[in-house]
Amino acid sequence: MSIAKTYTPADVEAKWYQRWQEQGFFKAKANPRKKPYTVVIPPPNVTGVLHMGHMLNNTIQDVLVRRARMQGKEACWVPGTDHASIATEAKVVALLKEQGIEKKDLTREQFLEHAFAWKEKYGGIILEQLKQLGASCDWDRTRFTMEPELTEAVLRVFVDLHQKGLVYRGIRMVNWDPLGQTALSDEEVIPKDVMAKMYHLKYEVVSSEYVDSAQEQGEKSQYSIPNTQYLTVATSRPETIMADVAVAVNPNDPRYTHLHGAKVRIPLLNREIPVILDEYVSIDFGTGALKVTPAHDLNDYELGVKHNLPVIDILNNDGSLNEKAVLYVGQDRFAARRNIVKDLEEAGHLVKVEEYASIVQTSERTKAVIEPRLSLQWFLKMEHLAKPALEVVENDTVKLHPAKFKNTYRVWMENVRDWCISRQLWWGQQIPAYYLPDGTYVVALTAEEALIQAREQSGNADLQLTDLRQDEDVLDTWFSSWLWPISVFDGFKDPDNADVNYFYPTNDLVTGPDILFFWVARMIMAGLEYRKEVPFRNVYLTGIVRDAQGRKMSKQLGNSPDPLDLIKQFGADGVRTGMLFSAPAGNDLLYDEKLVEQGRNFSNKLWNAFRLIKGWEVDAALPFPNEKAVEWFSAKLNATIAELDEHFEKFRMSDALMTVYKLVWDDFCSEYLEMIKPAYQAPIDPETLRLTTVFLETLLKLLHPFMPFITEEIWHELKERGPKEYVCVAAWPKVQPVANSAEVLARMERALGIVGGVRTIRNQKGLGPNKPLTLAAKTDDAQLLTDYDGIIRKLAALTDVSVVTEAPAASVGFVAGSSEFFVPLEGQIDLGAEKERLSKELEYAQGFRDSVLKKLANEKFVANAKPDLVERERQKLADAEAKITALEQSLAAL
RNA sequence: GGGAGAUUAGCUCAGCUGGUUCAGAGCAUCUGCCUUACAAGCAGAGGGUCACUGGUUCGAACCCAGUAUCUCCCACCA
Repeated sequence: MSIAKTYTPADVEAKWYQRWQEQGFFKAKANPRKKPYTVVIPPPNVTGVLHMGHMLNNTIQDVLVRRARMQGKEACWVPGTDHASIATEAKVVALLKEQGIEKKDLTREQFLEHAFAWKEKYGGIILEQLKQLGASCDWDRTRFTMEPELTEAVLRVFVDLHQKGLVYRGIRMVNWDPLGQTALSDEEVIPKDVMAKMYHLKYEVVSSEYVDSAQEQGEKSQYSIPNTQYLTVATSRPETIMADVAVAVNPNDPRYTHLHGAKVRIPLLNREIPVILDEYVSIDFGTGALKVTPAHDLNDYELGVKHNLPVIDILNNDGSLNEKAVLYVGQDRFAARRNIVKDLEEAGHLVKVEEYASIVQTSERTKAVIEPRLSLQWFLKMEHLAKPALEVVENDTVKLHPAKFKNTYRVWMENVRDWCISRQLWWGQQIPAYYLPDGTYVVALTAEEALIQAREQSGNADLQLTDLRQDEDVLDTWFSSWLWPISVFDGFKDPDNADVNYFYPTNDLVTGPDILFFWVARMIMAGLEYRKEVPFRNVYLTGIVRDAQGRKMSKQLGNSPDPLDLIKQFGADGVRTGMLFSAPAGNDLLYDEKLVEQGRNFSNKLWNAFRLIKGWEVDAALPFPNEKAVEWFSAKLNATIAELDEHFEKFRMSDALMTVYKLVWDDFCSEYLEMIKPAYQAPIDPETLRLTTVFLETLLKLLHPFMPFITEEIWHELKERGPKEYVCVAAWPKVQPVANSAEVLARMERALGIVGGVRTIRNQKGLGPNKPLTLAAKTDDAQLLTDYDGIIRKLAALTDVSVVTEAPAASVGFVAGSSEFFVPLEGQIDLGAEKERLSKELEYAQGFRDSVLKKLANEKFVANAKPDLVERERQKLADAEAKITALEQSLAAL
């Protein structure tokens, strides 16, 4: 038979994925005899494509799910997509524009038709891509946040929250995205550091009550005496002066006491506005005078309310100036700014321009600069929902991994503000509020129900459906995704159905910290509000995938590899393990192709271990010579399984992978297989083959969650399997205690230490790996040499191992444990070098002994330290002294 | 401006309640090897004042205080 020397993933991956699906391994059904294990996918944007972040995130989920499945749980991973209202609508608008169609020329229905067509065409590509990664989702459960059932869930919740008095409508200063032309929630706004310009503008003072009080106290003032004819204000937004309704100064500012009660004239416009006094104004920032523009700044709005000022809104939805501005009407805000600066300068109103570091708020989705804007929006009160949601994280009912995110979570929850849930878009769930002709409104699940309510509310029994007008706005996307863990099991339509009762609460959620508030926190709120139970127990927060230089991956930089290309090149298993090698929870992953290369190499290593075993011929007559090797590997394997389980419990995925990686590569391949490997083309005894096959099968099981494809391939190539016998559903190995495990491991470690010593000498002396050598040991543990004789001779390529009392002449030595070993080497001995080596060794041992002595001589140590610790120190001292004696003798013998 | 976390080998990170294994792992580097499972490999080696300064303790990478640097989160100074 011949097996390919290198593993070629492309040949087998699609095959196994299909088989698993045919077998229905990924399907989950409520099964009272099994424990449920549930994960809901963070639904990717329906029109999105797979990027590296998805790869990391979904690999982690798949590892968790596959392991749970093998542990005999009813593993249920629910896939699906998100309608992503702003992002998708923006994409559709852009696409239509390319076709020469403007959104404003379409009706809502026509637009939605286009949007759904787009969704049908491109939607769900990402889910197909996930299959190539090996994601073991229950595809029959695939959901979409805007499908009819989930939309109904959203509407039900809206109606319910409205009935509870938690949803309200109000005029508030909201974050307006002039590009998306919609309001955004506070969480969708990203502050960006910029260098901005501060314009100092002169406003002419026009007051009859002018009193020059500043002049009198001028000498005492730390501030320069202002121009009495003008008041200078500092602003970063000169184009909004047309919306000014006042100029505010601090009442305690001595520079401006003469202006108390005065009026000033807006430049260019010449409209008069009052000077108001408010301690909100900082004396030492800017000029100490603040222009008040209630329509376009939150603080100004609050000042306006406090001082009873009018509101002048000079902006259109798209960020251009409207006729209320009088000047620059129709120009975009930034164009208007450029123009007005020029005009102000010409008119002599521009005193100076300063550069200063500032922050602009931008839209997370469209990147547009946010315009604070007063508008009528729907809000959800958060206080009632946030309180219990904070509590369950504080008391670890929901555990965040890593736990440091608890702090972030707490701060946000304690300061949470009401959630603006309306969006001025079409792609999404239209708000089920219906306006009556009299301007009042009702909220109901359907138009028909709304009509009944409306008739009652208005006392007008003749109202018709056509008299009602439904709110134009849709709900924030997150208003559907916060219900996801419940809605995917139809928990709103049918709150007592078998699925939701069985699979909810889910177990683990894997997502990025960037949506901790958007999504995670709100799911916890919804879960507690609607099921009285948290939606999940553990939240694993991944990092961001960056490039090797730590930059975020982006299309512009071109530093983001195509995940599907990577899978083609390195295999899904290689990519999965590559991503996981260096991805502790919460840490950013610096992606480097070397990582997936390492993953690919690991696949190949495993493949070749299989090739070796598969290639052996059996001779039934041979005795079993590998008791020590088998005993040791059993112990090692079981110790490692325990370690692995612990890593999983703590969600240390990288550590878990590294643990199996080393078990396979170092312990199994480098040590165990080398110990039992028959000579070239020699047959193997049946018992060793049987046991080794079992070992390999166990390793395949441990590896399967990480590397599903290659493990399944080898599983089936290794021997004939029953029709349902897949590693995918094999039982996860349990720790089986091995007698004297610690001692077995320790003794083999010492034996391997001897092997290492001989190999080091081979390397140092340039002897090559196979030159026959002998070994002489000065040791008080001759039994070790007897027990491990075969292993030591084989791995170190020795023809003979003997016990001696004196160092043989002309030999090179090394120390392992407290014993000394010698390799006789005719004519290759450098006496000087040997002396130097021994002296160094001796010096180190003496230093070590002295430090232990010092410790033991310290009365306080002996008195305060734990007794067994002191005992150990005494043992260390004895060992060190024995070693020193041996070294001194050897040195004297030279 | 407020808060949280971090700083350990060239890189990415472990290091649990201070005390065997306390200075580790993987990758990278260097030196030998095409030794018939694997050169996508084998064998071996060299890398660190545990950010800095003090303190507590018999004993500190670990506890405390301060300093520096970095990251993240929150925040309305025009």
